[in-house]
Amino acid sequence: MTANMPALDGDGPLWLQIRRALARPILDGSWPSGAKIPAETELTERYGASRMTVNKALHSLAHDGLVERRRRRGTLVAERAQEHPVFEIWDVAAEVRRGGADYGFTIHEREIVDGGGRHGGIDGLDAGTSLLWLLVEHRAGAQPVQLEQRLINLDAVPAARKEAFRKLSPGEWLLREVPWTEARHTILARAARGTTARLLHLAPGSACLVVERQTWDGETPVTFARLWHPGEQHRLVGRFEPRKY
Amino acid sequence: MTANMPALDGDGPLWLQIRRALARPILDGSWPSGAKIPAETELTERYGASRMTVNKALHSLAHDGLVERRRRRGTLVAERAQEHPVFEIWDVAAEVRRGGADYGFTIHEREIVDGGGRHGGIDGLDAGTSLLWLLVEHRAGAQPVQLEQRLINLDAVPAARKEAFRKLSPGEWLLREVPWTEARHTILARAARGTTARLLHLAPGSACLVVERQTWDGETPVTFARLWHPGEQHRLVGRFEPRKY
DNA sequence: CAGTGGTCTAGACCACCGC
DNA sequence: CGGTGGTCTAGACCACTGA
Repeated sequence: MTANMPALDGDGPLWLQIRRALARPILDGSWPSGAKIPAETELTERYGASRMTVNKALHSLAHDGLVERRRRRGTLVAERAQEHPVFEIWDVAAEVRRGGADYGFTIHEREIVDGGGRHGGIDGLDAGTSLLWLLVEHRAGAQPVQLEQRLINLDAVPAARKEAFRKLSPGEWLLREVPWTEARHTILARAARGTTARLLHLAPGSACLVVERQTWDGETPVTFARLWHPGEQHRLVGRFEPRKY
Repeated sequence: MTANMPALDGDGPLWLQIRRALARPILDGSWPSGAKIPAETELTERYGASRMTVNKALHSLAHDGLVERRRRRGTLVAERAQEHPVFEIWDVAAEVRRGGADYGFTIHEREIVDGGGRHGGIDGLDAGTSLLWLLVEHRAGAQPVQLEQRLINLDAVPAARKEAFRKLSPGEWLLREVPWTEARHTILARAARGTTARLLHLAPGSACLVVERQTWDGETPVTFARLWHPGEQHRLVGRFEPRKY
């Protein structure tokens, strides 16, 4: 491993560069669970940083569950390091593909609307703001796994107006193209009715797990998504430790 | 504020002591949102620690959303510092009381069972292990807000066998009495049927938000709880920032 | 422009635990 | 026993931003 250590990108604080350099191969699977990460002293030499700086990067990775650290044994890539925790942005396409199924999506509705219309608005925006409304069905093979109701703030993301979303779904496209600094998830249960039930192949009244996600870039709301999942199929998982107080 | 700064408890690493000393008045509300926390240099003197150590405590608090830090402005107690994030243990009793309502609970079933019975077992335990089964209704005023199906590992928590849960609900009692090192939440939607629907005052088939929580102390499973909430009433909220990679 | 946090260094001692 | 992470220090320079 020491032969081809990932390089720094020169962007931002040194400890974050080191964090990113180590996180990338962990998250994309190049370094499998249980793989040993070089000791602090070795990283110190490799990246020309002091031990405190290397320690801050590793401590941060451990705090977020990507690695486990034990004295003497060293720093190892954690089990479930690639798992999507509840409190992060995840994308259904990646989830389906990781499960080994074919991912596909269909855009059923696409429309420029304003925040006062029947699709509602985005929290924190005037009713007059131009929004792109999308209704997207996501499938694993032939099976619908998520129905996405999405609003995009066209003032914040003007490129979305002409984007065809041919290869990438709107969710993937936004994750890749649009910067964001904060997100909020609200999780609730609701019965599927009408179009929602029909597109998910559910009987009307079936329980769905609904995740509402709004993201901001600084103070500017970027996008709002309401993601419907058949309740019995979809589960969100979070692992955590006691608060340190 | 500087006059009556919270004292250290002398337990564990210095930076965690400082973290706890500052977290306590934030979480119990003594320091309201927006209150200013003394500057690093001042805490350095107050606690006789180096600036790096104080910085580590404050950085950790900021990472967990209890404070917000800006250059020049200083460190302020965060908005929503007392909010319950998705990925922590919360207790419905505290939630109801914070909302200003009267909290009450009723234990409808109580039984010593083994892991092979109709109530199921706890993940990671043999079918023969003795468990305490409880079915608990939680109310805000007269309104049921949560139905709790709970299993407690009596090998890990022998005191539960004779505990009457008179003043504290089982959830509160466990949080207070029993140490744990790891927890897992699984969130799903499910239709309420039979007893569940009846105790929650819902029509059969209504969508419920279900949180399953299992906790461990080291490698030992401690307790499993399945918490049912009327889907339209209960929401879980999580705020977060982009992954740093 | 001055106070605040952000970061970094070089070195130190200690605790744990696999070999 | 020795390698590893855990922690701590004293000091330094920089970046941001509100008064």
